[in-house]
Amino acid sequence: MNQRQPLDTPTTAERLRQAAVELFAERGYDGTSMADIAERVGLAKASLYNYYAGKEDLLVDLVERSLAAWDAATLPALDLPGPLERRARLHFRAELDFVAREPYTIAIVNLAASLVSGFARARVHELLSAHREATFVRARRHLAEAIASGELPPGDPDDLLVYAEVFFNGLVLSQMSSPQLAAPVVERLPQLWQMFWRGLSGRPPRESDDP
Amino acid sequence: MNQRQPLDTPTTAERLRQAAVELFAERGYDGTSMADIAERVGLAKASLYNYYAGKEDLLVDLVERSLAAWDAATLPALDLPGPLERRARLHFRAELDFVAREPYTIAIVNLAASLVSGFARARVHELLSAHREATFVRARRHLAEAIASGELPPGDPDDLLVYAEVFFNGLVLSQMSSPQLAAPVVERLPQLWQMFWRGLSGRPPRESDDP
DNA sequence: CCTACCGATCGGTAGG
DNA sequence: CCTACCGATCGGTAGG
Repeated sequence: MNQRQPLDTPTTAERLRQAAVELFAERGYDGTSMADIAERVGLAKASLYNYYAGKEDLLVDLVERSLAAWDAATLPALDLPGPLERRARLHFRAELDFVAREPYTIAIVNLAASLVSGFARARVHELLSAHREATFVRARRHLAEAIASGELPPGDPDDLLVYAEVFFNGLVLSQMSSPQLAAPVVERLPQLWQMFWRGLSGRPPRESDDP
Repeated sequence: MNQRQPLDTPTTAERLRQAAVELFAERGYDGTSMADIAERVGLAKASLYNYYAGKEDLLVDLVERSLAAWDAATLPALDLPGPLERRARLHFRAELDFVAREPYTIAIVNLAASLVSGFARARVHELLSAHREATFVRARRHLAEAIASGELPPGDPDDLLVYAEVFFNGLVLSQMSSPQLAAPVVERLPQLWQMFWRGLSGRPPRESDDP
């Protein structure tokens, strides 16, 4: 380990990214100037250009890191042993925990997804498309396996895939878009999951341990 | 009718709004200048200020009109006679049709919802909160009536409400965020609806006429 | 990592 | 509804 206390002394680049994430999430991309970021880091504006070639490069890097953090937090649950019902439930719970724990990280991705100008637009859309495609491939495989094992009824895995995508997207959106109204979502997780799984499988969840 | 051919000769104010909707949706709020809008309408920039006090006032008015158009397109289906399953299905179909027909109108609302600065922020959030609250009150009433009539099983209407909210939000989001990948959503509407309703009610839809 | 600076663009206004 | 204009701010660079 030749890193010098990464927890106590984050590098300047890391402090730069943290400041940028906070400011972009709070004020938007266009609403945040390079001068704002420099001030929060405690540098002169010109010094930022030693770390990133420009504002758009900075955003693209933040998006890449955000997607990686999302995957690291949510994917492991899917590869646990056991029935898909439990693995998907833990995955789904990990998504909500991540949204609650790092709302700014999610905000960066949403903000970048609706970016409309500059060369960063194309690059960001490549990242998001690739991420979405990987998510689909993974979900399709898990669903097909659950059908093969008899845990889910025979049928087209893509029907289930679209249903699950809609539900998961809607849930993250509901929790993001109105934190004060999202309390009902978190409080009703067991009931929500039961309805979701009943819609997906045609039967209630087999087991019912951790929520 | 003392209107002079509103279909053939839209007023200048209407052309201004149409231009603003298109530009905001295509380039974002900050990415669109008042000069851009003026150019598309065919006016000098200063002339825009005869119609709106400023750029933020313009956005707020566009949001109000967008929400009204959404309601006008999607609410009537809910007040039809017949079982909730059919009325909700037609409502849900009307939402998707509206998203497909007027994507820019939806984009305006999404864009305004993520606005972060200026006095327009507070005003827009008031509009969106009130709209969401009205939606909730209406949905809660319809669900409670369906429980009372025996169409839905006994239980807390708010469990069903949150499930439906998540599903409907997720569906609009899926169709908006990736039009090229949304084809599967529209193509699988009957299957999607069947799974949704099975999750909500615990049984398959009673009838199955129009999709 | 900083001081000093630049060209471009912005929303909005004066005055008619 | 227009011409002409303003102060402010932006991302980025020169040069060290």
